[in-house]
Amino acid sequence: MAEITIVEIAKRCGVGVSTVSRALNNHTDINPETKKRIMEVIKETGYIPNNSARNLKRTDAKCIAVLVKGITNPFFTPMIEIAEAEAEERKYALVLRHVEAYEDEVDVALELEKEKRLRGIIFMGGSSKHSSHKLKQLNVPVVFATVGSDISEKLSKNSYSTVSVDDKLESRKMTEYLIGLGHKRIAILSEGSDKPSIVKQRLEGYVEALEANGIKVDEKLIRYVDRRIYSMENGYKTTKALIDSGEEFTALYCISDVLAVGALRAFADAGIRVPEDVSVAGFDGQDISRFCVPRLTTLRQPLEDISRETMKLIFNIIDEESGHKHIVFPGELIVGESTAKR
Amino acid sequence: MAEITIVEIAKRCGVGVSTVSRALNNHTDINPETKKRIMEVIKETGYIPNNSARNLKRTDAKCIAVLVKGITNPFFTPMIEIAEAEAEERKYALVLRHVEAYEDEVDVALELEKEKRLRGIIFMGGSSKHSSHKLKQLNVPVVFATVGSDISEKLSKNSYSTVSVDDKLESRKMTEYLIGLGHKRIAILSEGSDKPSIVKQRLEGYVEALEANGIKVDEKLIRYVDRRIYSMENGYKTTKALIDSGEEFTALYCISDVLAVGALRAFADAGIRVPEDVSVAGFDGQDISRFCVPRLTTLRQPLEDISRETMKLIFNIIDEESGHKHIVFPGELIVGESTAKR
DNA sequence: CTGTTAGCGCGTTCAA
DNA sequence: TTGAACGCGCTAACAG
Repeated sequence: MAEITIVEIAKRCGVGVSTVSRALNNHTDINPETKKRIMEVIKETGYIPNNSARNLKRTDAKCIAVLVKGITNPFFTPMIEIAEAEAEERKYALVLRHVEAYEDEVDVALELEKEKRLRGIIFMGGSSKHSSHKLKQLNVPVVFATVGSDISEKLSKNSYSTVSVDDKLESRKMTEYLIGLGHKRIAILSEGSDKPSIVKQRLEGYVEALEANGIKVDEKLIRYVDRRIYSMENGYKTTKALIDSGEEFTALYCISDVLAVGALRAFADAGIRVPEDVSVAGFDGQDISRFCVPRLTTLRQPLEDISRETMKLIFNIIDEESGHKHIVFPGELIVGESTAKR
Repeated sequence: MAEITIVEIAKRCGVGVSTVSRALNNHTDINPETKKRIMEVIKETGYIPNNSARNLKRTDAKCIAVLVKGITNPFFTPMIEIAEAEAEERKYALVLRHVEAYEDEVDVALELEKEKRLRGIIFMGGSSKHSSHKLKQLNVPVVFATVGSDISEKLSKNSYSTVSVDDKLESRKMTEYLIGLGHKRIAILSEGSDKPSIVKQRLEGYVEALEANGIKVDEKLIRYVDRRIYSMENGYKTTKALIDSGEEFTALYCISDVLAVGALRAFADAGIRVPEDVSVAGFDGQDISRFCVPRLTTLRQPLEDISRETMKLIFNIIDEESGHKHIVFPGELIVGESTAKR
């Protein structure tokens, strides 16, 4: 089937291609009747403009890109929804792209910027360190959402924004809460990778809290899940291994709620009661933390606020009403039913 | 900053643009040394080819699109992962696009087909009915994954494929399992929308099972969640309303696991024991069903098989080794801890 | 093996 | 208000 193009439409209407183009792009300088006739033919023929060709030419195009590391991660769902709503309100198109675990999100952004006419780029999740070299090549404002403020050592903080919680601090808060309950042998489920990441910071917060409270860090209580930190299966397996190891502990702090849910199940299977025998804490404050049995004690990230602020910020920067900023939201310790005094 | 193009690279290397193009696209008819030199310059300059321009020209481009209704839904995660792996193995690029709830997935596909050079389109989720008119405009093979076989009344079944479970049948299976346990007052959590959908079919299966077993369908036991069927909150609220209504029932069947998790929490809050006081069943067989407490009785969809078969099928159709097919996988009733004899 | 050149489909001049 | 012509950046065909 021969692809139908703008030329074909122009022919059928007996007008020039530019007139069709004008009709398509809601230009004002066109006779309403001509436009109406053209639109009718377009509908009849089912003609759809080729976006690649448009992107090639177009200069304006209000479009911002959201790059999500692991878009299938439910963690970002509420953030994405808000971002979409805010973009729509501003009449901006939103390109949502997921980034594979093995891909470099900045590379993807670079490519996207060439392909579309972007006005701004938002990164959700992903690495907390990036090469200043690459980052500099991005010609439009960049905001990191949920990723802390030390993205690049070399790059001036004036050249990018961040909106997030202070992961290390919040993690320390959670650990100190557990310590406050009287726990001394606190195990942690973290991630094995040694790439700099949010997760790394949470682990650091844990270590800091212990040390600040005169509790010796026991390597045997630090357990690393295999790759994915948003897998219940991983939480289950790693917790089971911890239990089977015979290591003594009275609390388990998981650096994600999803891991914690797996942990709860592992304890249930082992006949270990939560919180009577062991306390379990999560991190993130995802939906599941409010609906699992028992409810999880967790550290809620204000994702809605983060997302809303991110959008506001990027629009402000685009409109040059503001420079780059680094906004830190406080997390909220939510005490559920999964932790108790020792 | 002046965008750097292929012409610029050609100049700097002292070669023609087509040579650069050849280097870029891994053509064989190019001197390895020339290629090496070009690639070096490309790296130095940070040049990135413009995808829009490429799409405009390229004729081959092995690319298939996956359109997911509600990509943030964890339900599709395992399917997407498999699809990506299979595509990579075949050296196909995979374009993943999420479709908003209010968008028509076929419209999005139409647009995408114009923009990229697609070889095939896969729909995951979404409506189970589509206008034959629009569907016909898609020039490449279309496969619906997880959506049953009656996509369009007018369209020949030879013009599209489906890979799914028989939602009505499996739903009936689950309902009959509950009936077999001795339950007669079986409530159901379904979706309110009256658009034809998978969910609708599950509700029909429930009704069929009751009627086939001489149990009168009680409208008061059919509860509709507000919009999203993958929201624990919705499951919780709707179950709570059901409990508060004082309606008597001994089992609750939720048409998604996520709803069921919310239901479990609602019962826990009401001091109603599962499964001693009431049985709870889900549908889908998502991860959470294996990790919640108690484990859910659910109807597992073989998502991995569905996804793998979908990919195999679409490649076969593209290679003209096969025509369109309608593959139905059996679901698997997984008996958890959430259901018991009445 | 390489360079030149003709479009891909569209938006945007510019002149009418 | 409209149409003709140009070129966005690239790939592919062709000629060398």
